[in-house]
Formats: sequence, structure tokens, C-alpha cells
Amino acid sequence: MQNKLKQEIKDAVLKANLAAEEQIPDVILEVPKDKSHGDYSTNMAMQLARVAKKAPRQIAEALIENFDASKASIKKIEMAGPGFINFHMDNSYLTNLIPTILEAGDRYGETNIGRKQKVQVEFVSANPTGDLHLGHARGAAVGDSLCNILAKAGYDVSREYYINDAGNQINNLAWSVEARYFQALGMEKEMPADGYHGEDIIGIGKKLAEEYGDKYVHADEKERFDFFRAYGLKVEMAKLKADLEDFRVPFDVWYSETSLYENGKIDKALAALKDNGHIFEDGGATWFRSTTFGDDKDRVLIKNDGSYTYLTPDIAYHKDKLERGFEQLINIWGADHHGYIPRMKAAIEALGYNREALEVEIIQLVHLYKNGEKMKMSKRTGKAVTMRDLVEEVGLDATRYFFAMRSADTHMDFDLDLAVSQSNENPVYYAQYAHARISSILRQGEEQGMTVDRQADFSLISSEKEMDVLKKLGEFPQAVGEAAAKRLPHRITNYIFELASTFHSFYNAEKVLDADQPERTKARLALIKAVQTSLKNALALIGVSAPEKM
RNA sequence: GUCCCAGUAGCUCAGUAGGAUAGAGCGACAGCCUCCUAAGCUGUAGGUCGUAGGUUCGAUUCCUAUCUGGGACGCCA
Repeated sequence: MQNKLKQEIKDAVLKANLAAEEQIPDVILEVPKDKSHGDYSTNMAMQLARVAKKAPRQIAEALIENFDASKASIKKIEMAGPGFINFHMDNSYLTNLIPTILEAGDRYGETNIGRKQKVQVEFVSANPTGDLHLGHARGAAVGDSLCNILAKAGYDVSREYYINDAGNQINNLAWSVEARYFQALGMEKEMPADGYHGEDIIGIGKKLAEEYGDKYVHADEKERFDFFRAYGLKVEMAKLKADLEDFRVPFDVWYSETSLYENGKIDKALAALKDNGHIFEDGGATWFRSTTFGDDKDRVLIKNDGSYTYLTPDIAYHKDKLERGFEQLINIWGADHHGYIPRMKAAIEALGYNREALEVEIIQLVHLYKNGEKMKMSKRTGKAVTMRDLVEEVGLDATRYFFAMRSADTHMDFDLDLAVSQSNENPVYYAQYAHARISSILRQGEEQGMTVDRQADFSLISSEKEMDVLKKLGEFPQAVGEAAAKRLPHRITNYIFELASTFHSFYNAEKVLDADQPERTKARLALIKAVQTSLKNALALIGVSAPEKM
């Protein structure tokens, strides 16, 4: 709907003969902080200053003169400050939003800025060797929210989890399971040096002991290892999937690293690098000359013991992603992988693709605070705070909201006490409360025979508080678009908070249900229904529920 | 040594396609329930946007340098 206004501005530029069509910069409309500056403003005059070789204020005057106000529901246009043009909109411009939103329902907020671009988002991808911990939880929350937002903004999104089921860590898993199995049978067995000490592995050992008794004590070592390896992997993957599902994080594709070995994709990737001349041998190892593409060191692909480094299958994996036709790859990685970005981008370039096809979002560390005390996490010692523990303690909605709330590439202090508290300090409840309040009013309206009517007389919506709410409602699609384009899910929590805030403010100032004014009641019911819809849609983007009652 | 993140109100943080007098929550202070959910609202106080340069009509925002704090840099994954 702002497009109409933008077009009119463009037309005015042409009519005033200030610039040729191709010289006109993208029209930027913003909502001024100060209400006296109107509903929208544009800095077009300043932007044109160079092209038109005139003072911004002079240009602004010419633009206003040539502006066709009748076409875009404008009430008043004025020039201000160094050359801003402020538009005061007619109320109908905003009240028209109400039926639009009610009509769109769940779809309100959708835009097409993604133009159906095929985007793949790979996230979490935790090794199946233990429980998901805090960092994974943050990655899962951010990744899922980002996917939802991209989809809403018109991208064609595929969510993928890369299962590291082939490397050394899985052997360590097998040995860890083996040790726990022997221990469960009351026998001595040492954990491997790089073993996994999590509770979950102890559980697997016990279960194996119960199910198979001492059968595998006497089994052939190789057979036992293979069985424990497969068994451990199966149990760990099932748990991972269940945990993520409970966290409201679905995936479209679970991609197995092992499959890269099995169908020869690693060999093909190595061959491709070799054909392009980016491979060399040194010290019995095979290297990728990644420094050609800006990496600060060359990287080993095949160790001198003949096995691959982690990088090698990963290169094959990314080659495969690109071959599947994705135009943009977004990887969400933990902060400990950030040094890995240059070599991965180098690999993509070495394979003949644009390095910009890969985008990496880094999830910074999370520190958990309880009673003002910092809690540490460590996967090795098994004393980590797991995602499951966290959700159990603070609740799913609060966990998701808190992780979505902060920019992902920023160190985060997660205040457990705050997340748990059911108080006004907790932003989750603030937003959900607005939704519940609206639901309550709608329920009572129905009981009194007053229902939402799209045909209501919206000219009765005109107070300042009502207009504030409408303006905020109108910003939703733009907020989604910006969050998507900049990959910033926390923009959505900001929006949620602002919308809830304008609603609460309206609620306290004016009454919705008023038997003496049935027409205005109808219009206001439609208004709050629109708020409810927008809130619910926005909360859905970050995986937070919108309760009818609290 | 290289790289990433942060430095904005007492505290936690927004502000990121450069815009007008830099915002919110908490905390402090003062108010609002005979009224649709007070998990709410209204108001007051509180700032050299780490520092120094640069780019331009204009910089919290972009660039360079620098200081401080956190983190990452394996023939581990």
C-alpha cells in the first residue's frame, strides 16, 4: 500500500523535471519518530540534490507542487527540516487496513521480496553424540525463526540438518557406548579418551545390557563395534529429532554425511578440485590450496593416514547443495566454527561457484545466569545444560522468545530467573497477554451478540490511539521483509513488542465493548481482531504460541 | 599474529538500504482498577552513542586507526 505513495513520488519527480527516470533513486519512505512530522516522510529531495544540482529545500518545494495528492489518500503534505517531505495521510488510508488484514488472516504479513528464490538453510547439525545443549538451542531457535520469516517474505525455503554420522566422533560414540554397556553389566571398562560422558550414553549402555544381556561381551570385537555404532547412532538421532520437534523446529531434509561416502560424492568433489588445479601433495597428505581464494592457510583434505579431514566431506556436501539448485545457502554455525568460513567459501569458489552463494550466520555463545551466577557448559564433561533441561525449566514459549529476541551474532546472557518469572519484566508474557486480552474481549463481545464485521463503518475509527495501532499494524509486512532480507529474526520480536505496546496503550485509554455505541463497537472489534491476527502471525514466526487465555 | 562479537541512560538492550530533538524495559520517583484480564497503562528523572580522525548537505549507523571486554583460530569435528 505504500507502493502507491512511492509511485506518486516518482511521478512528481518526473513531472517537476528534476531527473530522468533512470536517475531516480529508490524511493525511501519512513515512519518519522515524531508524530508531528506526519505519517510518512521521504528524503527524496536530499537524495536528488546531487543529480538535480539544486538545494534540497528547493527540490522539495518543486516536488510538492507537482504531487498529485488525490491519488494516494493524502491529507496534507509539507516540507520540513533540511528538505524532508512529510505526508499526513487520510484516515481512510489506514482504516482500509482492517478489512485487508481480516481478509488475509494467517497470510497477513506475507510479501514477495524473496521472489521465490531457492534458499537452503542448514542449521543445528549437531553431532549425534549427546544431548543438544544451550548453543544448539539458540541455533535451533534462530534458524527456525529465520526460515519462517524467509518463507513469509516469499523465499522458497528448504530446512536442512547435516548428520555428522561418518567421522571419528561416531567411533568415539561407539566406544563410549561399549564402555557403558560393560559398566552396566558390572564389568570394568574404561571410557575412550575422547569419549562422550553424557547421561544419555549411560542410558544406552543400560538399555543394551537389559536387552541383550552379556551377548556382546562375547561377540566378535568388530561385530560388536559395528552394532554399537549403529545402535548408538539410531538412538541419538531419534532423540535429536524428538527434541527438535518438541522445540517446534521441523526440518525438510536430514542429510547423512555417510551418504556422501557411499555414493562417491567425496571422490567427485576431490576430482573436481584436482581438475581445477587446486590440489597438491605434501608430507604424505593431500592439500587444498585455499590460500588462492583468500584463506590464510592451505588445508589438508586427506591426512597422511589416508583418512579425510572434516573439511573434505563438507566440501562435497556443499557442492551437492549447489548442484541441487539452491541459489543461496545459509549456514547457521556456532561461534567455534567461524574460522572455518574462509576455507569453505574458498572451496565453493574453487569448485567454480560464486563464493557469495554461501552465507554464514554465526551464533555467538550463550551464558546462562541463575541467581546472578554464571553457569558453564561443557559437552565433554557431560555437565552441560541441555536444551531439554532449559525448556523444562523456563517453558517452551519463553525459551523460544528469549533466543529470538537477541541478534544471533551477539554474545547473550540468558537470565533464567527473568525467563521463568511470570511478571511484567518478562517480554514473552507482555506480548502473549495482549493476545489473550483481545481474545477475552472478543469472547465477551460474542456473548453480548457483538461480532467482528468486515463491513463495519471504519470511519468511526479515528482516535489517536487507534491510529497508532493501525500504523503499527501496517508496518508488519515491512518488518517481515526487513527481518528476512537482513537475516535478523530479532526484528520480529521488536515488532511484536511494539505492536503489543500500542495495543495495551489503546486498551487502557478506550473501551471496545460499549452497548451504547454499537456501530463503533463493531468497528473496534474488527480493529482488535486485526491486532490479534497480526500478533498471532508474528508470534508464529518465532515459534511462540498465542494463548486465548492467561 | 589473524579473525569474529560487543562497547548507547544506574542495569539489560533496541536503534544495521546514513536522516529531523538518540528510544524501550527494568530499577528510582509520582499517579491510574465501582470500567472489556493491573502479566496492563500514564507521567518525571536519567546520555560527550568507548576514543581520535575521515567520507558528505547530514554519521550511533559507512571507512581508518586506537583502547577495553568476550570468543575463535588442529592432518579434531
